[in-house]
Amino acid sequence: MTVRTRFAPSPTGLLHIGGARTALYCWLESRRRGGKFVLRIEDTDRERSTDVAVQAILDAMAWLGLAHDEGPIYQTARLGRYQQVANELVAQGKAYYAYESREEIDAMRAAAQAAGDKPRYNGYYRERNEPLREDPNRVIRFKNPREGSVVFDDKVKGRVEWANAELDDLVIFRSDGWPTYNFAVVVDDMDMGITEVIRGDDHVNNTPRQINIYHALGAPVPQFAHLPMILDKEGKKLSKRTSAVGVMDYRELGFLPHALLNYLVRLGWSHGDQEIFSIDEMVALFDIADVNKAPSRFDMEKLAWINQHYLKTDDPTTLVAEFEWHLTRAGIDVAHGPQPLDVLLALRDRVHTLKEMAERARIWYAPIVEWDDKAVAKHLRNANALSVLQAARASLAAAADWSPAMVQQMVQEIAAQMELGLGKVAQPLRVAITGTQVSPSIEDTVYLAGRAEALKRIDAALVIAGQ
RNA sequence: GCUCCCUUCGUCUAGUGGCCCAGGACACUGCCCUCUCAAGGCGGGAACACGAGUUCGAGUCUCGUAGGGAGCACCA
Repeated sequence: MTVRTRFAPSPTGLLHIGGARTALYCWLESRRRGGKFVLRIEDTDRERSTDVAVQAILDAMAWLGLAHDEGPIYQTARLGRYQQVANELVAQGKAYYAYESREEIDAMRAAAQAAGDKPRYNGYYRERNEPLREDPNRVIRFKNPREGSVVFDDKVKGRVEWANAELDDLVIFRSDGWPTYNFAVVVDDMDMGITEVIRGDDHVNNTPRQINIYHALGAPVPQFAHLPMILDKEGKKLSKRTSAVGVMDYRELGFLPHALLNYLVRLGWSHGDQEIFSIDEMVALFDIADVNKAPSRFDMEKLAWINQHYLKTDDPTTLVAEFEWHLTRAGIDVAHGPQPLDVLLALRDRVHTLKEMAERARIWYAPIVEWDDKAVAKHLRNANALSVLQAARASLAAAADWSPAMVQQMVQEIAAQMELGLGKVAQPLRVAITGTQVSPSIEDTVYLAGRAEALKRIDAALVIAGQ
């Protein structure tokens, strides 16, 4: 039997980090085992589902590179099928109509809780066999077994056992004519031949009742794997209030999709001491059965480290497009200034994100807006600065070519001629070009400015140094 | 309240009864390198929640305690 996994988000918001990891694991598991990955949109909640959210999820999946083999399949397109299956269940006496109002059910739950039990339905209509009638409160409830227990071997949680006495007769069809989640997933997973259900562990408690529905339908029960939650830095539930939660927020923050994927695959899973995984390695090595049971915290600093790793080791030409996206976003006009590829090369092991890289690139695309006082005081207004800058200006103006190597050689020559350390030459030049005392190597810093702009800035610095 | 689940350095984790007075990574930190900042190299501090038990021997097995989480919807 071929392995089939599915990712089934409900389009009520962004694709968040937890969902992205679930999708990754589903994708990885299907890839490694030569199976299929199905994308299903669970949009039966007509109140909260939106087309915008559907598109946001699709965009995020595409950015991450998690391509589905089938779908997207929309649950709203399958209403007839759910009705058909529910009717069969009723006809077979495995489900029944119930007519309680919300108030009556609330009272029922309150009574159960007062008796020290968990709030649940008391099964009033279970054996009444009342004739079908029109009623605004009419729902269909599943006849859950009352005896025995449900046992399943979860691939990450291990063996889970649940007494049927703990379960009540859940609603499978609402009074508004739409199926409920617990019913629709089972029908879908059955129809789509899903063999591995990988999802968040907030669903563990739903699994026993879903298994009972599989049994009632005479369908094979898939394997389950329930993933622990991803918490924020404080160990609390991830929320917009405290952290970036949407996958696309991470794009804006300057992270690479591969870095996010690599971080996510290591969150709750490992392969010995290995930290860095190419996509192919993930596919070859990942096994859902090796995922940890405990929840883990999201650590932005480790993500940043991984991101920098890819920034400095990936083929730079594959990174340029994403870098230009960030430059544009930072309001930088790439048409006037150095090649983005050269800038990327100069900055890639000095920053953790592309966003930071774009911000630091500004110095070569736009004029100096503000001189750093300390930098000026320390490196421009000292005994040697004036003569160093004059020598550099003359040399740069006369240079036969314009390259980092030329700048490098010039700096060394001036240092030798004036009997100064390299720092005494490079720092005044750096401040002249950037207005600050921090930038990439002096040869890159000057080279990237371009000859005309470099001379212009040195002239301006000469004025300041002479004051 | 009830049911289920979880617990190794600050964080992510290795560890499937002796190889562990617990290994790696991020973060922190010392030194080296050095034109600044990084990157890189070499070091350092830092954890088996607690208590019983099983065993010659327990981070690893059992039970309990404490702490944390999830679910108990006509939401997914």
